[in-house]
Amino acid sequence: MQLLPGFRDFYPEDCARRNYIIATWREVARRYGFVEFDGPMLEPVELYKKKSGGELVGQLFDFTDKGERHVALRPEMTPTLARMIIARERDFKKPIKWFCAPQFFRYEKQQRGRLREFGQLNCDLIGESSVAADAEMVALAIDMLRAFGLSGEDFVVRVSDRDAWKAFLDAHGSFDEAGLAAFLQVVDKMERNKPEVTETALKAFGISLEEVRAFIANPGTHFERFNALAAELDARGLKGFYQLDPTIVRGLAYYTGLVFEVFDRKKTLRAVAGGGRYDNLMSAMSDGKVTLPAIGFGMGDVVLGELIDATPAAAEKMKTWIAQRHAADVYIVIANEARRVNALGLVQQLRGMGFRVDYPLSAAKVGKQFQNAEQAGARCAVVIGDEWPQIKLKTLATRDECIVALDELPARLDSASPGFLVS
RNA sequence: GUGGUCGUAGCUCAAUGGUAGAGCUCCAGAUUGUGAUUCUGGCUGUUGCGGGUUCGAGUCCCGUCGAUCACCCCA
Repeated sequence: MQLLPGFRDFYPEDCARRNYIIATWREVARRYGFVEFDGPMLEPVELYKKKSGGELVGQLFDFTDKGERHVALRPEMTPTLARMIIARERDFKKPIKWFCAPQFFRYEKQQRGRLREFGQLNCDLIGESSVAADAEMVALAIDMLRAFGLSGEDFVVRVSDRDAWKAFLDAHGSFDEAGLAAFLQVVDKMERNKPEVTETALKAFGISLEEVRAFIANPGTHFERFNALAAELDARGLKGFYQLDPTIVRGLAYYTGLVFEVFDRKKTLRAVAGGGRYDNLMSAMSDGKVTLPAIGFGMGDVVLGELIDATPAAAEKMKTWIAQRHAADVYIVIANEARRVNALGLVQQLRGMGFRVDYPLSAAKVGKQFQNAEQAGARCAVVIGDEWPQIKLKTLATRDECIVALDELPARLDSASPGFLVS
């Protein structure tokens, strides 16, 4: 049996990685005062059609259920979030700061950094339109990555502003929203396409490639919002983690102002995170009943995992976290099978105290048991045998061992400290 | 969705069209109350799947499934 293309099995080592990533996301999001929410994994297809106008439907993981409902596995969180906010908008103090880190799905041919099933952090700040909110979100994205042991040497946030491009376009003629979206598509692809291709595409707007290049080369006067954002980020000591990059516009139509994407400095991976302002989405999805400005970003687990692997300091940090979390505290060595009943009592007692305890389920040689203790990452071994009612306590790292009375054992173990063995 | 490359043991990979192999891992023993190293022994294959060419196919051809890279797209 093969697994479905683009889906993953999570063996314990994979699960540990995912747990580490999600736990770190949670910790940093909470540091910023964000609270966790979640929604259904399956939604009516209409939810996604309403927002995107059907363009994305081809990439939806959709099917018809037994009740003849056309449903889709969620490809992103924003529509669900918008529905939830709109339904109970008055119940929440503004600004609303929510995050979630669930699984998403899309039906696309998989390739490096992109699967059909993936985990993604979503952070959204709703009900605040100031540049302070923009700065808060960019700072959050930066601190998220720093929490993984990544530095300004490893990644950079490229920031842009769709409003600046809108002003640029307005100066060259009269265009509707669709025109702006089409124009931004051209800008988005400039970096990848040949100049002639861009030149041709720009003719539809009566704009020359030179004009666009001149705008990008001298953006200072057009990106006032960015300058205010930069001042806020510098005040936090985050200079060096971001840069203005007018060519970043993001693919989605609903972005309105600030947009940003996070890339690895070596530029060998696809975007690690991306987001921006979507001030009109709540209104559009509620037919004007709810009007709330919003800004959010997403961060995928697949690319982030690749960046961590490619960055020694980050990889080491992850390894340490996983090792600490999975190691046993105590391994009970049963040297004399006649004492197994006593060992079981001790196992239960220590587990009741909160220690992570392992022991052999069937008779095994002492040497084998110590080997198992080592592999379990146990910090100490308790040998139960002919010394009973005394036991032998051994610190595995130092190989020191001593004989102690059974009642003394709990006092020799201190679960509060990592090096809990009291000598 | 389009195109290139690749599918051999649990993993990494060999094998001119001629008997499917090695290293690592794993398991056991050397070592019946102590972890490393070492040594010895042992397990695992419809060569992704299905056809075709051939006396003979892991090898060549076609199809298919999967992986991977690029394009498309990117929530």
